[in-house]
Amino acid sequence: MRSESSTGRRYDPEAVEGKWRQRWEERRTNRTDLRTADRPYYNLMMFPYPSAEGLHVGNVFAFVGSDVHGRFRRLQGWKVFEPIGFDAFGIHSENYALKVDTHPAELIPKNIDRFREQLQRIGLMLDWGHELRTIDPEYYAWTQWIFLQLYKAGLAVRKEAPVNWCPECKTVLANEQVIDGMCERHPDTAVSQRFLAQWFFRITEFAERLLENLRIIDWSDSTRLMQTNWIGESEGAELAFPTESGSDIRVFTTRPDTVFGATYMVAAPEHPVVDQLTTPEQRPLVEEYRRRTSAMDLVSRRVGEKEKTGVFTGAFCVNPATSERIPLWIADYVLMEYGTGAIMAVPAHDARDYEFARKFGLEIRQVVKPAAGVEVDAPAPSPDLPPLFTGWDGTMVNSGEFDGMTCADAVGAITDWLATKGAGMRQTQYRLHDWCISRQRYWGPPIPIIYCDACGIVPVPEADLPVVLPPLEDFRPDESGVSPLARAEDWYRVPCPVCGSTARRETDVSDTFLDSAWYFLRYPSTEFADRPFDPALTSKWLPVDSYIGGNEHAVLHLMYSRFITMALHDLGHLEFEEPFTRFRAHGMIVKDGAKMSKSRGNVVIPDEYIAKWGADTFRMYLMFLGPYQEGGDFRDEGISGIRRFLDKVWGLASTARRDVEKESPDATRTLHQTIRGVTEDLEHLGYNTAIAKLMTYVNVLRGKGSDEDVGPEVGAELLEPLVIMLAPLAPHFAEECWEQLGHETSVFDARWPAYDEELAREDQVELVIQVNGKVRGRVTVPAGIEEQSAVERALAEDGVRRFVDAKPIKKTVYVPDKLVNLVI
RNA sequence: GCCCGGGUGGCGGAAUGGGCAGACGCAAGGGACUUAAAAUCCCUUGGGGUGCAAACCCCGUGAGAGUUCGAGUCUCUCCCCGGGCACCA
Repeated sequence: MRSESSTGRRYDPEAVEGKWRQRWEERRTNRTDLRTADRPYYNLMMFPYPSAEGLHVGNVFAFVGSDVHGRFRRLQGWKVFEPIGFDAFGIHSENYALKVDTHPAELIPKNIDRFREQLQRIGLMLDWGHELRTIDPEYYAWTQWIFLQLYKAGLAVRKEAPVNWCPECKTVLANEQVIDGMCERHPDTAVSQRFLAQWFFRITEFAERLLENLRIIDWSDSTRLMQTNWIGESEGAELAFPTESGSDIRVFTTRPDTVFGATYMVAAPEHPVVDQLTTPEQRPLVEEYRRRTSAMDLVSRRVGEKEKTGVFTGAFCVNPATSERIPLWIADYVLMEYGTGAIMAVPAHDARDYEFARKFGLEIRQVVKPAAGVEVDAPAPSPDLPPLFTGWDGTMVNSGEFDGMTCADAVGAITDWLATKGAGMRQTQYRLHDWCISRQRYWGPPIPIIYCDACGIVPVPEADLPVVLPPLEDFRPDESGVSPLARAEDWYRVPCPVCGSTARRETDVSDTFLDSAWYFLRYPSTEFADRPFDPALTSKWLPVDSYIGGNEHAVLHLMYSRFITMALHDLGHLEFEEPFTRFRAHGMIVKDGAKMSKSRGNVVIPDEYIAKWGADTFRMYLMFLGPYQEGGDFRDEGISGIRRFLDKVWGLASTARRDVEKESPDATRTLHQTIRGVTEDLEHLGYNTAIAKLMTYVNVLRGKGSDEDVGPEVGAELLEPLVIMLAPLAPHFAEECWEQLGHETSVFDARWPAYDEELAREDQVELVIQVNGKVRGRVTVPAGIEEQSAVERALAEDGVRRFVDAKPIKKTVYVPDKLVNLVI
């Protein structure tokens, strides 16, 4: 009964995919009506930065994994919104434009066009009706609006800060662009430090909440852990050490219990107290040391395991616990930007202080005696010196009334005791720094601020947004350290919005991470020109239900997005304070076991593979080559297996029969087991194992691993669920098969198959028989067999009896429907 | 240095509320079809051994110890690879 059109028709991916791309567009299959949708599901993927190289296979891996999830949810009955956009501002784009000597305003839109074509070719369920680009004034008007909201709330502040300066690039670099003290782009050029006034977002205000919420949001553990470490909470105390001039030096310590062992103090070279306290005799040395350290860039100062250096200021402080005079030193191992910029040094119980004290001959006083059997960090170097011990497992010595107390008890006791003397208080310290958003660059949204001699800092009125980035022929940064926009005099010279006198615009642009910190808020509301995000739509669609992306953004993009969302929540603009309900980090793809790189010449270019194999095969192979959340190894040889699998399904679909009701209990059982397994796997992004289960099912349909003769003409009732389960992975292919099976509507309007526990159940199971834990035989028994009968069956086996012999059985272990273990 | 993740056949990888190690796929070998090749189909495939054979035995999840009737899975020590942080007091 085969029809002419279906027999002998081979699977031609190019034809199938072209047909369905067009039909999806005509039928608007992937457009979601955001207003009327009844079960909204916001499926977000990380929007790409449109590089000149085009879409990377890593992007495709990320997008496909997210798309499979979105399509799966849709088949489960959700109304899925899957938008896309382009993160098109930023230093990467600008540097590339400089390199090829083309203006970014000309270059970037071309890259975007190319990306759009590539994205369409992959078969993603994207709703192109909500595309956004961060470089469009309609978008960045609201990026600037967010800046203004934060400014009004006191969360955007201007302060002087050190920055990395590359003399070769003639510009400021982000910390991430400095490698071992050298410029990323000029490995022979050392980066130096400059002080510039810059805009900061006070993300540190939110440190505690950002940390706290990590416990309740459903995110990948790896991502949460990275954020936890990045925020870097430390509990301890802030203690005051009086100086001889009457003021205090405040220090943060996690070990207030060791305060009796603080034999000297160290301030960061930049610490303001150094100016006040340094004695005239020591001043030349101190000044010389400060010059040396400030000549170094920020990054190389941080390179660890450097030999300790420092100088004595000539000044003394008083240890509030012992009332002893202790010397004040400066050293670059103390960082101005952490804690208070000064420390109490307890050399016997801190590795850095120990090294420093030994080098400069400072007193090392033991105040913690390690508990019995606990190893010290470094043994005593000579009989007159104590060992280094940094652990908590010990008791106090040389600590007055606290002697004999454990460290754990002493921490609280000593802090409280100092607090009553007014010398300290409990304190939690965070490693997180405020977010510097100023960039002395061209390709970004101008920061909407005006400087007026009379009125000071004046925000641009919201009605005047956007502050449009002016076309600038020469957008190159120069050595002045100010933004290229400072050359656009017509643009930056404006009347003050308050007093009308001549004023000037801020010429820095904002960090590209600000563009991407709120784009997910914009997608549902792209149609509105008069508001950043519509309250009704936002309330309906956000927070994001599923966000999938790479862990390379764990601490930057994801942290900034959480911060912006939290700030907008506090300011009354959003109902929720966490933007992404569920986040999953995908793994990384390597090629033939090695990291992909241009120099290795092993970069997978998606277009080539799609041209050769088709998008569906490529998609499915990417999902098959390893566990999605761990990544995997891309090997060209592996793709053919997926193609062969699809060919087999194609064959089944084109010969399927509706007219015959054939009894196929084996196939039916496998089908229901497959539905159960695949559904569970897709829930937790177990794509590789889901595909393996589908393959197993197809093998059964084709008569493998079963005595049952199902094929070659398989009933449609066994095939339709297979086609639906395949649809998220190979959407064009599944549509074509679905049509082949006689359907006129999209397979994505079908419902995900339900499994029947009854039908999935095996009525015979194979019991493993062990003797003393070693497998000695197997018996097939009815499922649900009782222990006693199972043991009887086991003992009846020849192979088992041989090992049991006549020995008495001491014990039997029975795992229902799985195993019998006889212990003799 | 600290914090995570991971070491399983020739290869990618399955199997962790402890219970048949190697699912699924690739590659390889043998066979069928073909004038031939490709494609397709069938069989074999962790290592070693006993047996004419049906079968059976031993070893095996980075290394070593431990817990257990039973360990790839749990505990301890160590080695290697990948990622993050890195003088954070």
